[in-house]
Amino acid sequence: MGKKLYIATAIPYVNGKPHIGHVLDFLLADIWVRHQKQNGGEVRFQVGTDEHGNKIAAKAQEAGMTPQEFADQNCRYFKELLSAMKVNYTDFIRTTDPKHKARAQYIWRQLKPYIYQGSYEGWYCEGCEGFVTDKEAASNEMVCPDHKAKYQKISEENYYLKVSEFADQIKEAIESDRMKILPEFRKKEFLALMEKGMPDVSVSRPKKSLSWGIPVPDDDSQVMYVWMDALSNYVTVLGYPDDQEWADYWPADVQVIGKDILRFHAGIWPAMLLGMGLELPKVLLTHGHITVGGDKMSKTVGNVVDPMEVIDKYGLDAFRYYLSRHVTTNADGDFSWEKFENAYNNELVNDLGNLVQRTAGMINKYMSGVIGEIQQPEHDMYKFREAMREMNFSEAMDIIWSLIAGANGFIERVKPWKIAKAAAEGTDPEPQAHLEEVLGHVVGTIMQATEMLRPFLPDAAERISGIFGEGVVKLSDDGVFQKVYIHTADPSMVRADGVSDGGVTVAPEVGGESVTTEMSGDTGA
RNA sequence: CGCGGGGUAGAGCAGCCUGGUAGCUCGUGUGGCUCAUAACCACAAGGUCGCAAGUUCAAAUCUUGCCCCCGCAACCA
Repeated sequence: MGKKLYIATAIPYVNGKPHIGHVLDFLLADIWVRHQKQNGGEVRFQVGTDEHGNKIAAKAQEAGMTPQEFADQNCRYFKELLSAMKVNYTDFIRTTDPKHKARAQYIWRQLKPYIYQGSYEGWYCEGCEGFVTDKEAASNEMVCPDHKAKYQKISEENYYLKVSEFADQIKEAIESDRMKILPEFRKKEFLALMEKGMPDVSVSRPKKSLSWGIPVPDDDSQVMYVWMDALSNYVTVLGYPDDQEWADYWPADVQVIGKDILRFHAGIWPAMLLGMGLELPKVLLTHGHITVGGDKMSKTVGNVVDPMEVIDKYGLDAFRYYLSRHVTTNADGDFSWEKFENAYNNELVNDLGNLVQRTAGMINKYMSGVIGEIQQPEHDMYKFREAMREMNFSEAMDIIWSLIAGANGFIERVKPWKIAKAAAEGTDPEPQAHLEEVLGHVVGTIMQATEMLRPFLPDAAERISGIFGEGVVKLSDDGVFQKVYIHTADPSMVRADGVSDGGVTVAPEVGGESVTTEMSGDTGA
């Protein structure tokens, strides 16, 4: 075996509470980790929070806290989310951790041959105490919208990292897939970006304009800029350089990132690693963003979805299910409460939940709950393994669901209830054996699907294997999943006369309009 | 001519590399079934595959031009 597996996720900037966009990193990584462990792999799994920088300092001041208190608070929210999501991480790193700070400074010293002093010139707002890009300055017509003050062109001293020095090596690594960027089109996108050249990046700021950060070694007047600080976490969390164990895990097998930060992870981070003499990560898995009802999430629009709210209302399985199947791993995905609820009720509850329920019910009814010999199904696993290997999780889920649909279809064709009837009437010579074989086959398929599902829906997998795992069916009254109707109409509540007793008035004559309007108003989401 | 992605059924998407019967999920309709959580199964309707030209026996697929949408253009998960 040799090297142990290591997966790292981008560390979110804790200037606020987690929103639904943050969860993709965690979830994708968690699915991968659970899958690897299932196959006997030993995995180290890092998550963490990025806690330095002006934005946090400013937000803290607004809230009347110190930056550290503010970071502590938000960090707690992320930890709560991770635990609610049952993310199986092994390490949680915070960039304000003293060990991280010391190690980041070590890395800075190591990179000194590639660091030089320069000056940064840009548009500056005194109120914000920060620079804005030329584009932003132009779009605001040179006036800061928050402070109504004109931007000033000022320049300040800071340090630069010679990313350009490593451009050729980085390009080669990406082209040859030594550092593989997934999905493929992101790789092309980044290579195209590189064609325009890789400028050196500013990696420090004067202390007077950025106080909340890690001091630059040997220069009191400067503080490390976020990327230098934050990117270091992927190795400092392993103990680099003082804890020798780091070498068992680096290079990372996978780093999970959002599309917006690909350029830092594919450009600056490799430059740092090359400067340190370390290997590059093997895979950069780049996921898209989640839109809400087709729109970008934004606080001003007020469409930010709180993942905790989703988990509270629908349960963890529903949450993990939707994100892993309906938010395609590669592209942007859309979330809307209605879509989410439909997917949960129709696919998880009806397709899978009902399959489990009916199968268990028949075994109870026809075989006194005793499961016969479970048939090992011979479904071709090649496509599933391939999808998992490529981390195309939505594809893998589709394959699992075709198995579930197949089992439902099989039951429909063999009609176990008819066999049971034949048994009662004595028309089938071997009715009981036949029943046992048929239901054993269905249970076999369910069990196989359950194992495939385990990395995605650990709770559901546990419950389902609990029902069939012991030779005797153990069926609880309320089933594997319960339906939820918050954002869509409950069909059992709507009667033929068009009146529902769920509080929503359905007016068939006047037009469907009123229904949808009431529904969405009612939810308050 | 900045770079990249996309335009395929009412919605969301796959197929394109490697040309050969246009497919999946949801929704809609009809029928079937009664083991099951108003579930499940089968069938059907619904497509000028953005537009135009070219290559070819054959184009959603390859080539060229054009139109439209969306990202990115160095620090937004």
